[in-house]
Amino acid sequence: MSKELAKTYDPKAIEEKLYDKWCENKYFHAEVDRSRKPFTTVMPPPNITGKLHMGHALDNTLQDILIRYKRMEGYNALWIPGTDHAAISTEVKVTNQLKEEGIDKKELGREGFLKRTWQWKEEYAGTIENQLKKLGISCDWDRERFTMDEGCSRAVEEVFINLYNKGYIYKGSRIINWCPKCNTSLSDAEVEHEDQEGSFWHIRYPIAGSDRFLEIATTRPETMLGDTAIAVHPDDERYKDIVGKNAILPLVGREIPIVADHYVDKEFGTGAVKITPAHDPNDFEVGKRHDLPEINVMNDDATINENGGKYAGMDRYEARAAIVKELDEQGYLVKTEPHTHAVGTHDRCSTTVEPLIKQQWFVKMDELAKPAINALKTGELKFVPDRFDKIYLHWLENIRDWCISRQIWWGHRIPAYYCDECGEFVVDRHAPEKCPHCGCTHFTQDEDTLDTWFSSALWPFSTLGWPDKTEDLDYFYPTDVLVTGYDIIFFWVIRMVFSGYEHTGKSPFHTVLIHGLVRDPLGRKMSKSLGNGIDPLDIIGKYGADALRLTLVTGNAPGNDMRFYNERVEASRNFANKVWNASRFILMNMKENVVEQPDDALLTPADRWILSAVNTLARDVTENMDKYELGIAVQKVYDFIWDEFCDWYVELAKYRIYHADEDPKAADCVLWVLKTVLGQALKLLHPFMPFITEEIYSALVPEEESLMMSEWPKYKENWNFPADENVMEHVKAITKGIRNIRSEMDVPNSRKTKVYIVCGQNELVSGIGTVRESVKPLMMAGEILIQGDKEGIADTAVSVVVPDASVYLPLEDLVDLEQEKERLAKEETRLNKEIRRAESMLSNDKFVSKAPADKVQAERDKLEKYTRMLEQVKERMAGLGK
RNA sequence: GGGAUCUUAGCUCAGCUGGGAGAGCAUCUGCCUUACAAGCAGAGGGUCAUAGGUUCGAGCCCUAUAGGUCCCACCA
Repeated sequence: MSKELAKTYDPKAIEEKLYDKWCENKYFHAEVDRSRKPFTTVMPPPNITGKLHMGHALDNTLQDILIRYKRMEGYNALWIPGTDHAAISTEVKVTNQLKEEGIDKKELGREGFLKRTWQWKEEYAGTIENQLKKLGISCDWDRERFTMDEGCSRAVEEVFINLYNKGYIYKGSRIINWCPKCNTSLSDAEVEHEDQEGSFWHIRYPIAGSDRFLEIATTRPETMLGDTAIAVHPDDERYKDIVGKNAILPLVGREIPIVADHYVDKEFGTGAVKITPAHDPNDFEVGKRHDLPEINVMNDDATINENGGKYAGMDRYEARAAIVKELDEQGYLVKTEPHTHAVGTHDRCSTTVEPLIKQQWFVKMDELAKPAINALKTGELKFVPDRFDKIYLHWLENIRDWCISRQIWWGHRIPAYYCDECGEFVVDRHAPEKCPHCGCTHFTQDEDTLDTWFSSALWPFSTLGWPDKTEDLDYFYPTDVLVTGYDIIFFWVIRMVFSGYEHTGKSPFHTVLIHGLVRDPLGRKMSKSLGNGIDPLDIIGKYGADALRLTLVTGNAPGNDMRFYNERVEASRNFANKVWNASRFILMNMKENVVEQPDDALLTPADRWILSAVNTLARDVTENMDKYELGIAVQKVYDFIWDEFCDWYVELAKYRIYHADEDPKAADCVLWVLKTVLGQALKLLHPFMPFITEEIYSALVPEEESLMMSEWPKYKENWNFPADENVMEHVKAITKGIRNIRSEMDVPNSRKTKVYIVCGQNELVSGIGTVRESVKPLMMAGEILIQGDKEGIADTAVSVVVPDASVYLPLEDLVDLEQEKERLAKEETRLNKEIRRAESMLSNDKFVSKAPADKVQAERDKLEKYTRMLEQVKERMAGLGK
């Protein structure tokens, strides 16, 4: 920042330059340093599927605020960045890209496809890194990681082998969610349920050996091809006599048993349910209980397979229509009702998933979940805000085994090796020399890869060197805070916590700071399909990174969604400009840059007031930061800088600056205060707006290396000046009163008046007297006379009543006496109301006896204050009445 | 079906452990006052969704109701 400054703040001119400087000086880099306490956080790794969106900007802004704050507080602050390979999502993207080039993924083969995907990764990881840098975030780029890099992959193998050896990972044939489009299994968390309009088909099945029928209702008639039973409730009187008999499956002709099971709801549908163990998770369970055969009638692409007889080869929906038609023709269809029901869809491609029985790898969850549940109860882990406790606990307490194998190529390949001879497998880092079962020496690795969250679950420790016992791990782990959106608590947070306990014995962090979604101006989720996404880079280009950051953190409580619109960014940009200009004013006047601390005797009440105010601010803001109330913290800094510092103190400072020739010492003194208070304020603002604050600070305090590496302000007892705060509160009240009246009476600013301040309190008189000249322009006063009585004040003067003083403005010709009386009458009414209020509270014995002493005293003080003011008003009215 | 959350100024939202309702934007009135018109000064505008309860005292705590949003869930 040079002395010749532009009138408006231009972020482009400084952001890149400063970021480069920070990087060159390794300010973001952290090394083990046993003499200091670490503060560690890991970045939720963005998916390499594309560019960053506003949610990433929010997530990373919050982390950067915390990490910059802690760094300034003296912690050895480490923030590890990285990206996630995002298995299925990326595979889908690359597959589509290939398709556009007319290439089929299968032609390319596994190896070719992976090569291509690594190219994709390089490109997008680079884009993401650049975007993050534009935001100004201070993560340690030397430690940037990727979930599929060597270290993370080693951690994944280690974990898989450990869990397998402990019996937590098993391979089994179970019913899983299958995406027929992506051709892979999915975990429960990846299935989204959405209500769809469907039909409820009532079908009658003949009962074998009789002429009776049993009516069932289904939303998926095509699965009847795989029916192996009908279930009714054991207590259902309607069906008691037929339990144990067989029904004949229409169209197919197979005889299937009628069983009794508590799963059935008597009240729903017909009270009889067709059981298809191979295509429904509930039916699967019922099938297990009754030892029913499982008949899979579907191929991986959701067409009917050879078990479907003449329907084989049809798509599932084609088959549904054909079956319904035929049932109807043959008289089995009783009726069709419209019915809305929840359909599971794949969260990445929105295709309706099929429950299918398949051989997959699973993690047994019940034991692993226990320490994660306990973590909240012991306080080792906490959510901010704590309402997310329930969501976390509910999920963990109802957790089912985690299907971790995926039938895709992009990801960590499962470290299981099958003997080419006997088919038995071995779980290890490498294929064994010899098969322990048959002695064969040829093996084939499992074709499947792992769920993408399997590797991100290890992120807090795999990025610090685990499974090796590294110094980094020992020093920086467990990390401190994890910042993330509520939408990935299930996917990620929970899995990190139980993985942390299982593999390191500790919770990977003590606090999870949850934020909400960034929505569009209409409150809709930003999405590609709606085209309502706002690119963070566009906003940064237009308004600057600081403005974007301030917008994302202002007026938002943890865990709540926010709407993003340009007017808010403009307001932030305006604030940046305000800070810029106030600083410009101060720097312009600090001719030599060297400003010595003045003798205390030179400090005026205004100086001590603003020092006191910034001191209190530092204490309050620190408190808010420690409670993760970042929005409140920045609001306080904003208000201080704009309302207190700029609108009052800088204005008050002008007199001494402009009269430096007459009193250079006073000018130096006020410049020191300006510089000092601005410096403190810049520090407090820095975590939120790093660029502009660093730029100004480097000009303001050139002897210091960097604001971001400077010390966070601490509350100082010797900067506590309550008496001066009192004086300045009066000055402000008087000034506002005068402005108010002048505005009401349309007095032009150019017309200066005399201002009489009548006050009996010596401290106030001398305090106000000291700042008299500084205050004159603010009061638009030609002269300020401070006196003990009304001597020499015209009866027609307009008056302003403040608690310990009366102020008179002789406005002569402008005064309308009737109007003035009216104004005073209004004031009298107001004061009477206040007095009655205080009196009624104080006459309430219960209030006086039960309320805290300081609250009672506060009411007494108010009563006294308003009584005095009322006396002044009455006296004034009496004077006017003459 | 279960749970969470929201309902505060025209709009978007803050309001931390209960102690006289706030901000930004918008509106209205004056001002280009030598840091800033992306600014300065002033003003208007709220039965804090509704009904009860606890309390000396409720926007804040409890209960119910209405409406909105979201999450979870195996009623075919």
